[in-house]
Amino acid sequence: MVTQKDIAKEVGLSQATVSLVLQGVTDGVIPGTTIEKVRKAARDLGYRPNRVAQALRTNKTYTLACVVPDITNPYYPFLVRGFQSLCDISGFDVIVVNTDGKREKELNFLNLALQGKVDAIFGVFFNLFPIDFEPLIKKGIPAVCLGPSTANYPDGVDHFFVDGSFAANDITNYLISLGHTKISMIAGSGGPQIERVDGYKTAMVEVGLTSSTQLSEEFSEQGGYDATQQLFARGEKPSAILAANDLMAIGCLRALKTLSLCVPHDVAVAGFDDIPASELVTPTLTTVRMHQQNIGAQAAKKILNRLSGSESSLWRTGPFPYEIIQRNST
Amino acid sequence: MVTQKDIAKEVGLSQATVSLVLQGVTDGVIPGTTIEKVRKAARDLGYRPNRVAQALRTNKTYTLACVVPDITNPYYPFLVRGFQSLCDISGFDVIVVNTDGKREKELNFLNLALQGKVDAIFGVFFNLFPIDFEPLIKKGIPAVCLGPSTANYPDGVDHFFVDGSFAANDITNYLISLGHTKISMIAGSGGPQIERVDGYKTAMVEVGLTSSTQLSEEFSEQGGYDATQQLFARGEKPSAILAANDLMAIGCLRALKTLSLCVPHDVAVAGFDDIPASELVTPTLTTVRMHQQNIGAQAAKKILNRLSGSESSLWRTGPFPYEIIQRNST
DNA sequence: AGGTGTAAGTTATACGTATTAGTAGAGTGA
DNA sequence: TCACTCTACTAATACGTATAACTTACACCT
Repeated sequence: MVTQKDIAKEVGLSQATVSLVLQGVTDGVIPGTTIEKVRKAARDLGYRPNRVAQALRTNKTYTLACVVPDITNPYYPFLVRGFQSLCDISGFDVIVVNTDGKREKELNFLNLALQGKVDAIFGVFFNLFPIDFEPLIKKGIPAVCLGPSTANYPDGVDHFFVDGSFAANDITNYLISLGHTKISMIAGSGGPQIERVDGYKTAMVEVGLTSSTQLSEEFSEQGGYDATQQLFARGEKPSAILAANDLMAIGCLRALKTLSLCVPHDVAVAGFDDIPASELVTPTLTTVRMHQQNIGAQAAKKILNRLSGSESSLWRTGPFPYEIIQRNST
Repeated sequence: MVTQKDIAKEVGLSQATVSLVLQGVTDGVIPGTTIEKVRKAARDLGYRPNRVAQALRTNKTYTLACVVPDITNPYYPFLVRGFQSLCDISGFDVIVVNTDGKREKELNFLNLALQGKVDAIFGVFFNLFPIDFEPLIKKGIPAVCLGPSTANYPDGVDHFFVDGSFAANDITNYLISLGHTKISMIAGSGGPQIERVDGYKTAMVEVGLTSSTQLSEEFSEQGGYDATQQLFARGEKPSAILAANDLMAIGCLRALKTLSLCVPHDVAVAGFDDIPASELVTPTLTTVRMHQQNIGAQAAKKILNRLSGSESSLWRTGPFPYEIIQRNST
């Protein structure tokens, strides 16, 4: 490994001088000839700065953590990519980790920051309590959490939110405006879905309709399939089904096919997130677009600003905009 | 920040002793009472080892890089997750980066290892030459590259491959066995697709059929749509279309719909990769399953073995198995 | 008494860099 | 000639940890 010391020996200067030159801290104090000499030697010897040593010295790793439940869930790659896009530009690398929604893992990955492995954290957490963030806050480590608007994060961590309740309210009203009166909702348990269920329920109540919800273990395609089957097995005959996310909605479509029900003629279906697959299924899926990539980018921006000290505003950011995307399933 | 020095002061021992205790290097030399005293102090003070300092000292970062073209391409999340699954268990974190297939970025990310930021690299590279890996090899940094079987990686870097040529050959023969004689292929330019095109061509030649290929800029859904449109605009009337990957196949389905052609009745369609969406589109897509998650896991295993020195075998690993998944598009 | 052995540590150093404080020598002005 | 400034550096230290080499005090044996 070639170090600054090697360069120093090569050109007959001290390591300190080499360091100054390579950082460009030359303040007009170091003559051009010396600068060139050092740069040339660095190039010739194939010098690469040791990032770990730099990190130890400066206490900046130029690495961020991005914590998601599961990168194979199609919602998250876009969130991650959006986050990375700005990080890339600023020279930050991103450690991506999967929690599977497990509290134990979520806690574990907060440690990445506490152990100085990353400078800040962006994540989607399902099972953390405000107190879990105290060590981070005490050390002044920026953290941006994307979660339901009702989540209760302490001051000192940024809380990003989309108002899932409003969104659910809106899309329920949209279904109602299409003439549906028997609307059921299917959802997984836990996660950000609670808020969506709430929005659905209040929308129904507001217009005097009765709500009906079917929960399933997972918020996956299979979960959507199961919940739909259970719904009909229970004797419900909805004319519209609202799924807590697109994966579940797609599972719902599959279940309806096995039940010989035609979408949207017999039953209308709508979801949340606007994952790419929602445009590819038949019929194409009506859904709520959340602009994940944009949210990821905003999170990166917030973190980078906090790191550079140029951010001092409030700790809640949002609600982020959403749009109802009308397609053929309704 | 609480350091070993703080603990040492607290319990009246030297930093060295604290270090020994916390690592468990007690060799029966350090009495149980001391061990407990140190551990207790560490807990009480909220000590967290500084990973950066450890990394500098031991020259091990416990971080790996995973380099993919684009995490939002549905092929890659599974590869990444498979890779991470084993890394997690061994306590390695994974930096995920996107190259967009650009040589410049691919080179850039090799630097992560040269700068000591990661211990090893796993990646899919489109535009690197053997010589680009020389610095890595010289430093003895493990690298696993997933690429076409024809790629030419130097000894010293692991070359993982699926035989895309065989796979393309097989699925072409499958289409032929269904009675198709006019089979066209659509593909993006660059990347691992060349091999698939080759396999298709040789399969056609072997049975005396003429091949016809339509290239497009991107290997995306839009690329598949465009290529299909161009194919028909050119006057070709294939009875089957083989797409270089599932995204393109799905774009192809969309294009055929606008051309009022029915799949599989008028035109059969097949793809590669078995991304989740291929089971969700209508008709469901016949494709070649590549077991990305398994490949990712194998890559992690190889890297971890190389890092622990328990791997000395050959540098080529594969071909990995694939399967033709018959669905409704053929 | 002298030597050996062992328990329980400590001292010192290194990893590669950034940064502060300092210094030798040349030049300038009065 | 002396004080002063400026140029072009260098010396020293710190970041937090790991680890090889050393030390001390005591017990035991012959």
